[in-house]
Amino acid sequence: MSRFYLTTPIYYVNDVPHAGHAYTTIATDVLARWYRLQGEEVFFLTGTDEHGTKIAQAAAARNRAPQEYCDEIAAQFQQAWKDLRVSNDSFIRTTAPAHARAVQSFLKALWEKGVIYKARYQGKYCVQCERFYAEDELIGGLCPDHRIPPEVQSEDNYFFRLSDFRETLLAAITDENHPQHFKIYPLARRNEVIGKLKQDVNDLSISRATLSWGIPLPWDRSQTTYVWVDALLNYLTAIGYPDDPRHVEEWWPAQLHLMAKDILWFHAVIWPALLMATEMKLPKKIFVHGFFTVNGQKMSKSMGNVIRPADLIKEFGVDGTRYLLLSAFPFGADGDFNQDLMKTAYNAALANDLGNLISRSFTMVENFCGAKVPPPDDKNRVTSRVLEELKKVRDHLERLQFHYALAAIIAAVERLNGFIEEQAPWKLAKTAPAECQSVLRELLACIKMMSFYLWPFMPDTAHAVWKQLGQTDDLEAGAKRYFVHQGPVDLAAGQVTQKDAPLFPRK
RNA sequence: CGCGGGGUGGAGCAGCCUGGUAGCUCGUCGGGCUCAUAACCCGAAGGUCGUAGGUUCAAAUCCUACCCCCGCAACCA
Repeated sequence: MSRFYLTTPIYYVNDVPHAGHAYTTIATDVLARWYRLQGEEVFFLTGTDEHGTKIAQAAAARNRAPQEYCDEIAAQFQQAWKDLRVSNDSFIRTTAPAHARAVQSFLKALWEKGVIYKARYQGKYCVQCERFYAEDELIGGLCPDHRIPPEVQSEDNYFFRLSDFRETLLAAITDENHPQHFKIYPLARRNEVIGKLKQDVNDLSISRATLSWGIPLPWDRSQTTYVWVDALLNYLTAIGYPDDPRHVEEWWPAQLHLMAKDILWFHAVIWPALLMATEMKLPKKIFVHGFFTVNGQKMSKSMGNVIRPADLIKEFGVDGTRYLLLSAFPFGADGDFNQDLMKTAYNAALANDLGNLISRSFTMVENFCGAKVPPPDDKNRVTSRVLEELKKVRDHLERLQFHYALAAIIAAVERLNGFIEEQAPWKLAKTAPAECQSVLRELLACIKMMSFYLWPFMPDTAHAVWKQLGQTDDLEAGAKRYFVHQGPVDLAAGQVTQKDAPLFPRK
């Protein structure tokens, strides 16, 4: 038994949940569910990032108080995850009072370590945006958003000596024997970070004088904590830092942070540096996935092509959505979601292969076995071939290759469809009834075994199959016994099966 | 010299790190089956792996140059 703490990023509440958020979150959920079945103690964290100028602006634009606005959007995220069967153990919000206190406590620790200094920051400031822009962010010297020339302004900020950690970070990333070694995947992303670290690292301004919607610095309340520092600390504050050191001790360091590639630098450099500065352990692994386009175009509000999780659920169901998002392209790479291809994939893998397998199987058990599970006879005509595919799921998930893991499950389904074809139970029913029973018995046992593997990816489907098998006990407990204790797929003879409507109606 | 991703049979992709018969899904064609969601199963056709060089006994895979597409400003995983 070991502990497995894994996280999604906390999502910025300037927008309601979209398919991108769902992508990261579902992927993390699959892992959380998988490791729970393997007997690990899992803590799965997600949440919302609620401070910053943009949030204040978004609230103002809707004529709402910031907190009220945040409450509303945060609720939408929680609802979306509930709808998608996301099994997070906790949901952190950065406007929670406990988080704010914990952030201040961490900042105080930094301050006492002497890694913070005050300096005058001068930069180009867009009055409309109420923020500074770096030179290379400007387009033709103008604010990219408002197309107006920024003013040169300066303010006093507190800086974190990020540059002091450059060497140690490089060593921690590249040297497997380094005491603070952590991994970044895929390797291309790791190389990117290494490349940047080798160039130059500036100290990080961790406070703002002009921002009000945020957490005040404990030693200078005229300054507000930079939102990224505020946000990153969620991974610690959510497990009880600093008030519950025991709980922190139990769960920290995180085994895995998942995220999209845009926020890699914050997680691979700034976050570890902050932890080093306070002499805390570093997360073990960072996995970065890509961005996707929709029908070849970038998903954007202005294009009007933003996909909402609810739309996908409406079209393909919860499990259809979970399957389609994770199977569309390799996790880690950029990819495209094409409506037509999604429909094709849904029909091929879920309706024709998996759904139809379940449907035809239970119809035959009803017709040829009186809707009862036949007695076991230890025949292995297809079981080992099915298992051969299913066992690949483990390796693929270790590497976060969700699309391969799902492909392995579908391959198992195809083997069962082939088995049915080759045995032709409908013929055996007439010529050799005992043999027919035996074949269907093996089929059902394989289906039960498959439901164990299905559960992390498509929990509703797994339960639906479970129910059709006539199982009355707990699926998760059964799956855990199977995985942890290498228990048998004990399927009681005589159990009454319950054929139900197609799992995945064709589109 | 800003950074990065990609160009593989009709479509969408994997393989490239760790060179050695080019794989998957869909589509097409032919056959089988009838338990099943006009679903399932078997077989076939179809690719000089963007271009040009190089390294090698051997390159989709390594190196160099070039061409083309797409992200990297905003909402945003």
